[in-house]
Amino acid sequence: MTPSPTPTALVWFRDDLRLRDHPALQAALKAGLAPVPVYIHAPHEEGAWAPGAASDAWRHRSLAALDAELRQRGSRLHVFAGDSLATLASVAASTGAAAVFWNRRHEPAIDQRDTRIRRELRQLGLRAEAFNGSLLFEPWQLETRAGDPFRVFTPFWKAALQAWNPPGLQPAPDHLPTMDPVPGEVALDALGLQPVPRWDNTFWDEWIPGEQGAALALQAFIDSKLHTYSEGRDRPDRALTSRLSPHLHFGEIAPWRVAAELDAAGPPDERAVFLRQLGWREFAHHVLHHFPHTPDDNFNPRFDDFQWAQPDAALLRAWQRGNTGVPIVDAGMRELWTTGWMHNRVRMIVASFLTKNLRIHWRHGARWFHDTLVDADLANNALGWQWVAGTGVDAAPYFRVFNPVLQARKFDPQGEYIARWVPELRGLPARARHAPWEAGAAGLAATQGYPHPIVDLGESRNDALAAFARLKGR
DNA sequence: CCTGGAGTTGTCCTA
DNA sequence: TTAGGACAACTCCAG
Repeated sequence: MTPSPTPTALVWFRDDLRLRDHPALQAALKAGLAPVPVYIHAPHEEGAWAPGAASDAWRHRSLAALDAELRQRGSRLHVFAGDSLATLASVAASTGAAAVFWNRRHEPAIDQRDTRIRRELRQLGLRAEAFNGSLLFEPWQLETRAGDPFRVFTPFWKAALQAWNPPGLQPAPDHLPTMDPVPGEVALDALGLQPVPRWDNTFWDEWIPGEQGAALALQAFIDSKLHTYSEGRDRPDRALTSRLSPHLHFGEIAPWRVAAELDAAGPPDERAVFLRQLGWREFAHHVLHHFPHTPDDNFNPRFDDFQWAQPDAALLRAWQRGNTGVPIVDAGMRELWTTGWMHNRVRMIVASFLTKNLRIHWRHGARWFHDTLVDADLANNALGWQWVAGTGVDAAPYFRVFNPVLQARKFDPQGEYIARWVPELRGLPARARHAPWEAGAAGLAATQGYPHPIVDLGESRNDALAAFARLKGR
């Protein structure tokens, strides 16, 4: 093997699949070390919340995009599978690396693993350092005056805006050194990230994974959606949200670049509303860091005694596959199944339906979302589900039960979103699409076997409120 | 330590 | 048809 002309540093890519604004990569370059881009497939190290199938499908394409970007610059991605620490140590040895740099991930299991890896690498005599690559604020950076973690969003975000100091923007390097193959490398295709059979084909009409796709999504948002964002974001029948969530999850774009490009565009009040959504992402990571059990357990222990419905696989299955007979719910669940994504307003509606009308534990919903969303993110998922269920930090009050018919009439007034995802209802007039059971015999005849609601909305709402009331007495 | 204002995204009933 | 209050207190957080 030819020795490299300059000492090298491993740049360990994880959920930071980009070349711009990449602190770990910049650190290597700044130290005068030749970066060796490394990716290690090690799902067994991620505990109970290893990436789901949709997430893997996205990751495959995002890694391929990153590899292409690297090749354009003379480098490439070195892919491995197996134990992360052992791989880093052996790749460092075979490339003569002096250092290993990476950007932090904040999931509890990963955080623990990485702390151990850093210690071990240092004991091997390597420089090992982690950087912030994914957040505007590290989870420990903001605290209340009393020195506690925030439990309420608004004061958290106020403190964030006060402390606002995002990093400057860094272009991607023009050129990167070429490396010889490293022993133990495998092909990206060998990782098994792509589904078999290829049920993900329907995803890619909607998405372009990778740094370029992220930049395009941001540009499209700024050009044509930002100016009506505060209203438009609630309309699943229009594509007026940013659709940046998977790009942000995989670190194909840095949040501070999103914020910076936003700064140069759009009405200030619309910008602020969107920025607040980035704020929720920050808040979710803050909460997960300080309360690491919240992906699995109620944040509010009062709910530990709550009487969820008896497990019913058929009901859960009907929800998962969009066969509940409640049109807006089924539309959302089918959109998720078909595209790996669901509009945020509809996420709230289907989550409320699962946890309140079906009274199924939020954990089952969180698990399904984790496995099926291309933007599956432990922090956001835990916060969102506990928020809807009423068990979480700064959560919705328990008596807030979404009425899926009213929600559909309000946010999908013509029933266009429903018609797109529930073809059985296309033959009905708009108003009947929201609640086909009210359409009478003629209407029902046109619904082509679409099921009757699996639960009575009014009755189940009252049952949920009663269950909550029983909790109060304890 | 005390005080007071505030808290992402709703729904239903009543007047 | 529409507007207002109830729903349930509780806890967070700043001053």
